[in-house]
Amino acid sequence: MQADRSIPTLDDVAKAADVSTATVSRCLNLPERVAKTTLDRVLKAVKDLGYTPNFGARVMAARRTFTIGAIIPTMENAIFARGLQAFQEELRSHGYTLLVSSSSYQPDVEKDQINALVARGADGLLLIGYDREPEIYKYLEQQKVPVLIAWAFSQDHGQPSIGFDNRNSMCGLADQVIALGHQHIGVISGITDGNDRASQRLEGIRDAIQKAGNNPSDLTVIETDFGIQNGANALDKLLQASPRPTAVMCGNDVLAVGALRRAKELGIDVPTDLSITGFDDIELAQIVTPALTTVHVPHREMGRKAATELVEMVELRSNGVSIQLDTFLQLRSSLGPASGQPHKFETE
Amino acid sequence: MQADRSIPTLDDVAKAADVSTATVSRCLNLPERVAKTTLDRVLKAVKDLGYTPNFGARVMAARRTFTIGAIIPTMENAIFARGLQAFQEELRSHGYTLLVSSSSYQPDVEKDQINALVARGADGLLLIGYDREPEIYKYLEQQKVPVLIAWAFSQDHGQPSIGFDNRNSMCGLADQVIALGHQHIGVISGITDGNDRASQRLEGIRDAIQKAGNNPSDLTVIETDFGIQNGANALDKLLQASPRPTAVMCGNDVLAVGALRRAKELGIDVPTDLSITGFDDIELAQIVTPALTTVHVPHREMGRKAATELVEMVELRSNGVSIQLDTFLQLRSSLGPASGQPHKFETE
DNA sequence: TAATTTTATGCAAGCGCTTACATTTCTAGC
DNA sequence: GCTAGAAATGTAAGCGCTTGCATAAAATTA
Repeated sequence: MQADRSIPTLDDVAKAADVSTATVSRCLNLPERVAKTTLDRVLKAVKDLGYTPNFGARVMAARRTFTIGAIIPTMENAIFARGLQAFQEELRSHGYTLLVSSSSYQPDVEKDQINALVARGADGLLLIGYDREPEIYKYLEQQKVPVLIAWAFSQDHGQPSIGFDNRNSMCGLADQVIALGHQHIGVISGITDGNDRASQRLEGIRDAIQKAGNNPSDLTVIETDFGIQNGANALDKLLQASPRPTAVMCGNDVLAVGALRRAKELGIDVPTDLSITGFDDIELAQIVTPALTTVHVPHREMGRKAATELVEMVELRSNGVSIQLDTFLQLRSSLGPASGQPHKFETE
Repeated sequence: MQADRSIPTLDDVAKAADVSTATVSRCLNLPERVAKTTLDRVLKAVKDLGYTPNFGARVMAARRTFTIGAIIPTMENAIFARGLQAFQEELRSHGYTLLVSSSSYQPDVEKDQINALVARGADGLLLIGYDREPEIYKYLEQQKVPVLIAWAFSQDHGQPSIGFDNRNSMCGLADQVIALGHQHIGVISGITDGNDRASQRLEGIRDAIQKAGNNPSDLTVIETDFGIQNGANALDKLLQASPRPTAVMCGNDVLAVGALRRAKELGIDVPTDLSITGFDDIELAQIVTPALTTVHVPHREMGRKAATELVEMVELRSNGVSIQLDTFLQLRSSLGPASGQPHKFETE
């Protein structure tokens, strides 16, 4: 907003249409309460002057913004992009605008952005995952901003959320891996610190191992930042472990694709020599060769439902409920039986 | 913003710290002009009350928002996600906040969102591509909102922009394809209507054909929406053309990946039987098998530079200059010589 | 036609903040 | 100790809009 006098205000429109500012305001907000002829005249003036209401002023006077804020870890991850796209579309159909920021996985950046969004009068907020300082939740509550957590679901948190059980889903996949005879499983996980999605998934793998009667602490885990290249590098490290894993479970598809690529570069055949699994089922998962076995997460549905729920929380001042969505295993060719070629590794 | 009285205002802080509102305001904005002791007292009150300034009010009074708006066609396209991520990071380092909306490739949605962003007092706007109603540019100019166009560069437009020459870049790739002996080229283009990036790329291919002494109108072109699946479907159609193309050039990597997948499904070997090229060089391009020959575009650099330039335009009230970035051919295995197996198609 | 509703419009008080200007309080210098 | 100038703080006028209430005009009813 430039401090230039040439930008028309409500007042200018009122003068041009020869009515009061109140009438202009009503034309814009409650057109049915204005006479047809005045309405036309005012609308014409609005058009002629190229008038746009000043949002700040409007917010201040009306104490509503019809804006929902969302903070995601990164736009570069397709799962958030996809869910958010659906979120926005749904929001739009309810007359809300979405404001997005990304925190680059940094808690303090996220905190700043929550502040910025609240200050900007977001009527509600969408946040990813539960893990954050309690102070933040306190602040949000005090500011009376409804918050919905997405991409996570758990009974143990007070916050309403929409998501799936990361732990359980991953456990299901791990069950499958174990059932195929894999004893030595390597894990490429996202950074678990401050990221409950990542840590829950890891726990899920441990659960499965425990169930199978093995010792979860044997698990070799590499934690790494998000990114294909990071997945590739992590595989290198994992392959140095002894006994060398016959299956590598990754915290998300992107890491898995990286691992897959590195395996290919190293001449390791997937799944004959090594099985690799992902999580999320992004488009990429079915494009790579071999196609990736992964956990399918309904990102779009989550985005859509998150929007309707958040709007409801805002408009009805309701507390919101937690919604659990189902995931399912998407078995593809990157996962095979461990028995494949155990001898291949005997020389190690 | 809930209309609840319990949210503290500047006034509350002023009372709590026993100073005037002006002083509180100064503590927050010009702390160096306030005595240390008062500053401490005020800051404590701010903290105790959990006060957050009301953005709307602040904007209205200060006529600046430190907000930059960006409208992209879709968040689901990695190229925008990536560029925008860099854009936001850079913006942040200058103290600005980014507001993103996506238009889903619909001009009227984009128009709405431009309006919303301007109304919200965006200090500047980042828009993708030139193509839009002149009316919009007029409006923006009148509102005195600096606008920077990204992902496109052309001398022929008044708007400052940062990008690359889509036409020329694609022409370079087409030169290469033609040099490899391809006579029958099929094109899978994005929707060109209202999208100058798509149409420029298409023109680039035509330029190359013309240069090579052939008739550009022979080109078989399928226009389709963005998406892997759409790329796959388009390939089907293209394969029905006669003579059947020996090379398929796609308007972007995502379409190309779709085409690649369908070719694989149909048992058509790439590049022996068919060459496929993309545009953008997203990560996916090097992940697929065979890896995709494409045009590399420096998305992150573009995002970063766009941010510094836009901030400059906003702060210095400068008109901005257009910046052209270089692209380069990224030759990978999806493109091969046409001579490969021409006989294979003789039966057609 | 007068009285009563209904409908359309205007008036004016804020919404919470910034900032020019006025006022008060310090600091020095003599 | 007095005073000029600097530093700190306060006063109050908006910023552009919405909305409760008052008023005027039109429509309805008796």
